[in-house]
Amino acid sequence: MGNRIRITESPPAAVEYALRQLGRNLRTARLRRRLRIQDVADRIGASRFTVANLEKGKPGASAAAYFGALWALGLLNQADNLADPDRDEEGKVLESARSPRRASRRRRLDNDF
Amino acid sequence: MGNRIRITESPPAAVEYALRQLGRNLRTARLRRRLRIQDVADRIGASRFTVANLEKGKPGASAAAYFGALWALGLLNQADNLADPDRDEEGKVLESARSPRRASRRRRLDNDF
DNA sequence: CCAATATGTTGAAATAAGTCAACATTAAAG
DNA sequence: CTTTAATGTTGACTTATTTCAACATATTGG
Repeated sequence: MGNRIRITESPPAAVEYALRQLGRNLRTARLRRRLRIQDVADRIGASRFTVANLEKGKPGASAAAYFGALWALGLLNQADNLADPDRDEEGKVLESARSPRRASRRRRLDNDF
Repeated sequence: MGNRIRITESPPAAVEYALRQLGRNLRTARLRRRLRIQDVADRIGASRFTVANLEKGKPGASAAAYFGALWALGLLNQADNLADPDRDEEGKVLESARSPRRASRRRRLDNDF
């Protein structure tokens, strides 16, 4: 039913902040390269309105648009290690010997909110 | 008019790859923490279908959903330096003394495709 | 300053994202 | 092996995202 997802309509402060920061960074990178919003839009096949929204950190914009903007600016490589298991120290600790393919409820740690 | 944005329907290979990798990493991190797809969904206020799509690297999913999943797993901090101007060596070089607020076409470098 | 143009704003229309129900499949626990 | 539960799949439905036109604003270059 396309009900809006809560994190899109009112994200946790940390998510909102991270996206606004990313938007600001995208704008800085674009201006340094002397590109217009329209130039980035052309490169990723979006409208200038969408790119403008990315630079505002709009939560609802697609991941493809954000990653595309990074790509258009030659910055996509910085996304390569996002959530990289090798860098997930907490995850490594939590992981017991075996890596299950499904998360069983019975054995699960009580991490709940 | 809601015409689909090209980068969402058929992203550049690099973007598609980066998103698929991110999706795999999210799944690995979730399983290490013994969380069900539904657990992550609950935390970010989305359906299990959306979270499943994130783990598949679906390009059209919202940035809020991806960042929210990172947040739910305690990994959002890894997104902090995305496109950080301080780390944008190429951008630093391109930037002349002044940081313009708009990208003027006349002075612009011919970086176009 | 003036002219040119990049960016902001608004509202309407179209499409894709998100949801859900129901059922199938598959892994885990005992 | 059996039971239980997590995840996959499909299609219908709802709404947010995206687009566009038109105009306003503001910055830049000359």
